[in-house]
Amino acid sequence: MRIEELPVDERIRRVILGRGIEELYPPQAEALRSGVLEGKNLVLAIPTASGKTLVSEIVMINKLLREGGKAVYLVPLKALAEEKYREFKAWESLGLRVAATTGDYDSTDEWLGRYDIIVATAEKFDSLLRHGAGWIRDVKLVIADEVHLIGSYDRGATLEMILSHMLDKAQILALSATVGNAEELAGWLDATLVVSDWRPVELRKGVFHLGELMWEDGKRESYPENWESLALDAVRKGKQALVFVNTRRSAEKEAVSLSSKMARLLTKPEVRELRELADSLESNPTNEKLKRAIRGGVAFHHAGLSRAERTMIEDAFRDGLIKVITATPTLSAGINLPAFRVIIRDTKRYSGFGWTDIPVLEIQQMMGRAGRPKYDRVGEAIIVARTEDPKTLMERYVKGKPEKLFSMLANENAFRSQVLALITNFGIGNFRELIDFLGRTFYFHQRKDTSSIEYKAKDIVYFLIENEFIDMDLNDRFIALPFGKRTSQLYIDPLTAKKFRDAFPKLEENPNPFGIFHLIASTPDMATLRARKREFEDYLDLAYEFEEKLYTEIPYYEDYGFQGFLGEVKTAKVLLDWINEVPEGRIYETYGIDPGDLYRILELADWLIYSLIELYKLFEPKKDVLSYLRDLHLRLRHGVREELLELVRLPNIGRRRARALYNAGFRTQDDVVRAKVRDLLAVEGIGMKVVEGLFRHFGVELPEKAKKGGKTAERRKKGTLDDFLS
DNA sequence: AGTAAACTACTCTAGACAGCATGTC
DNA sequence: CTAGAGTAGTTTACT
Repeated sequence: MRIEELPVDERIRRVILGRGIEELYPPQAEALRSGVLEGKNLVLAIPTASGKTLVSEIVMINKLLREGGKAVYLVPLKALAEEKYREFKAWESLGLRVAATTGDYDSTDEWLGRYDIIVATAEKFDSLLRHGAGWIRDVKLVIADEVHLIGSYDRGATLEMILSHMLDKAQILALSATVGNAEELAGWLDATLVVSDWRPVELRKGVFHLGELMWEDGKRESYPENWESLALDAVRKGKQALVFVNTRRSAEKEAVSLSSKMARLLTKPEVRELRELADSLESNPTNEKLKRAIRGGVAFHHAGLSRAERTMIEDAFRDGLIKVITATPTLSAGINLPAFRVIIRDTKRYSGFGWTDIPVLEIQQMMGRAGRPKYDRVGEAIIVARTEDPKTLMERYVKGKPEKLFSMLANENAFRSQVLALITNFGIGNFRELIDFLGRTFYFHQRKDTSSIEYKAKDIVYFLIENEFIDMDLNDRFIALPFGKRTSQLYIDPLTAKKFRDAFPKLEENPNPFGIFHLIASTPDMATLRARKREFEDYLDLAYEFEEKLYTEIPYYEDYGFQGFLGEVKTAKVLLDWINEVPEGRIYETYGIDPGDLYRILELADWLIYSLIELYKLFEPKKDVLSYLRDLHLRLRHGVREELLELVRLPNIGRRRARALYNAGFRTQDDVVRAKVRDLLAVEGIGMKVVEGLFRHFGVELPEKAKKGGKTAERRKKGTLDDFLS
């Protein structure tokens, strides 16, 4: 279909033509002819990069221009929210306003009301629904990207509930990878189903075994025995490769190994640029390896890397500077990063209980990354058979069908939280209404029966009543109690809330960082670290040393959860080090973790301590305890000792600058106000920008000559805690 | 006896969503 | 029930 024939607002056609697109891909055309433009629901199951986004944009903008109202675009990752936000921003030329909201960004309610297109993570939108923001009424279209995540064990229930809520309130456009039972999904959503495996770049799939590459059509090619030759070959052809492995350690090892073999394939300018890139990285144990790999044009990519490093690697790969990325599943879904050749080294992964085959759906998503539109005529996806029979792999992953989607609503943890929300935030008034609502879910559509989930729901309701999240009156009507309502809005697991409340008496008696951090670490919402075997004794000793500070008993060795407990102690200790200004580098070393891990722990702890405070407020809080908790929250957020609390409240002053200021003798805000600009600039990490910010904060005019001068002092005053202590 | 190689037993393992906007009377 | 890589510790082989 030609864009000019598209039955949508003329302005939309103009924008698309302006992008140089004149013709729609076949599946796009089919999707747009399905009735979706007339308001019908649609499930669109087509490969990544075959133009789902453009379909969404056309449907979305057309709807907004014709009917007004709002459209919500749901994504599974914060990084994707950002990506989509930037893409949709282009439509602001038509007078529509675009916003993105995730846990990182602006939160509530009415602020978002001023926007027409709202990009949000599923959890964030769920949270917005719970808060009952007024503008939700105006949502006329919900687009759920990567809707197959409805089958994800821990996050699927959220998506399912959102769609159940919105089903008869808004038009639904569900974008899915190819799944085994798309028609079932469409049936639930009362939607037209469009399925296609058409791709703008042809995809060749094959299996590699001991030097022999067998394509799905039976053609064979010979290579050196080691699979690395596949990656090197791609680079030799002037292309790029993406290698998927199943552990961080493998990603790092393979990157370094490939890197050493690639040096001669690089040009002089590339070598120089790569060296610069490597040198720009901060120093820490993981980055040393990364630097080595990058100098040879290879990078590894996993969740231990910080946000900045990941983005840097992605950009350098897109620019063609980095030739090969070895990655854990961080790159298998999510951000758009195609490569000519995709090599899948592992098809099994360790998953808590043992080794499992990676689902077909996931492997096919990895394979779908092969082929860069505009650069490649074909993309190649190759599975490496190392121990498994190549024929089995060919059957299962290349020729096989992806798994069916199953509702994960009955997952106990997710369901507990959702049942609470239904009662406290969505006006479900009694058990009958609860069951009625469940009748609208994918779970019911799929199973045609709710008896087993009713049983679970009943248990949960009893649990909620027993723990005073809700109550029931004489007519068996639910009553939302403040504790329940707040728990639901804080978006924490009811079990977490219960743990907090049970700990309040002891906490009041003996508020201390270690006890509080351990409490946080022991909740199901926290991602705790694992204690290694050889660390067991250390953390057990630590626990006994701090026994009086803990709010729980130390378990016995035989107890279930003993190892988990040690992990909690380890996590608490990391947080304790953090607020005692132990430098990041030393934390990575001591605990064997990476920057991404630390960031994750801090992010979660920050959210949970806030929630702890909010819940404590509901139970006749003691003023001194409350202010103790608030100070601790601030210390946690900035990673500082108590004496820096005052400085850290200033704009752009974090743990490093605050310490530097303090060491230089500026110990209070008052000291800073009275300081000479020249003296402030002499402090490590403080430049003109920061000083300007400070003066603006205090509402003081910056002296004219300082503005012009602003020269940096020759000798900076050092600013670490060690400097202070020595 | 000294040392290097070979063998064995043990350890470890992916990812990533959510709140809210401060202050002591 | 299903792995595979790395490491720490132990035994064996050989001079």
